[in-house]
Amino acid sequence: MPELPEVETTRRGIEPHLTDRRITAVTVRQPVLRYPVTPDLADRLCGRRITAVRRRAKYLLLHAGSADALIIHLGMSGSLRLVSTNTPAGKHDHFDLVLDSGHILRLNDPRRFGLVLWATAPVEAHPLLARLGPEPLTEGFDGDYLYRRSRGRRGAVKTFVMDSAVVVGVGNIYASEALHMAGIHPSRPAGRISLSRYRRLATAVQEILSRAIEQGGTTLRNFTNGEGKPGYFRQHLRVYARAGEACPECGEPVLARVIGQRSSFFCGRCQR
DNA sequence: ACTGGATCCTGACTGC
DNA sequence: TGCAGTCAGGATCCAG
Repeated sequence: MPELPEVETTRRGIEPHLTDRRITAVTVRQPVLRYPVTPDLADRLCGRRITAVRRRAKYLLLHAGSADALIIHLGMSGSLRLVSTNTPAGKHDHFDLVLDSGHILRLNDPRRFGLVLWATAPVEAHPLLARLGPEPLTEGFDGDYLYRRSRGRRGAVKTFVMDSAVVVGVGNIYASEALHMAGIHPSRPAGRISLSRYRRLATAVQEILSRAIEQGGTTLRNFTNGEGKPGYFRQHLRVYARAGEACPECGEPVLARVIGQRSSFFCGRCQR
């Protein structure tokens, strides 16, 4: 479900409801997620106030008065919602953070590819975070960087930009969209693309992600922003999930093809 | 160091 | 209606 815009949308949605609130209880209904939920979370969190809600890549980081953090990842199907304390838990509601405001931060994740883990400071050194590439919307990410990192790589450029060791947050939807905007064929070997084209790609990635965040993310099935509202970027998708429809640039039918085990959408005429 | 493939899990949808 | 098969917004691990 969530790529960077959806996770950032979630972060923005929940942050004002969490900051300065005291945690009164922690409920784990299903400890078997991608990794086992850290035991004893209640001991670490109860009675403490939430001081920051950060994001790194697609990971949400909740701080409660220290540099240690609770890491939450939504996987493919996860979502976080704020509900009132008396809301009964439904199917796949695996984790609750009960607040003194009368609200609960509730994690729902049907496929259970998400995770809830405690990370001691420095959080950046946690194994899940240590090897991540730069954030696409901050300094350190540009076409020169992509060009440098791509030399010698023979795999498809789409797989390359989705590699979180290269740049974080670019998932299957926005990879297709950014490559279309940049006019680059998704199957082209990453190491055989010029610097000027990587500059276009870097700009495209940033534009697509920024616009998607402005629209509250993309809702394909059931993504919501923490207050139960969907994202509105779906209508702006130009090629993703539009196989057979006319390319908005040239009118040729959009093609679908599996690249790196992921479905990919592109225009065979605009993208070379 | 890079690459392709298998893998975790449930639900929605398609075609018979 | 039922059932089997396919696919899904992620990311790690493994063998080669």
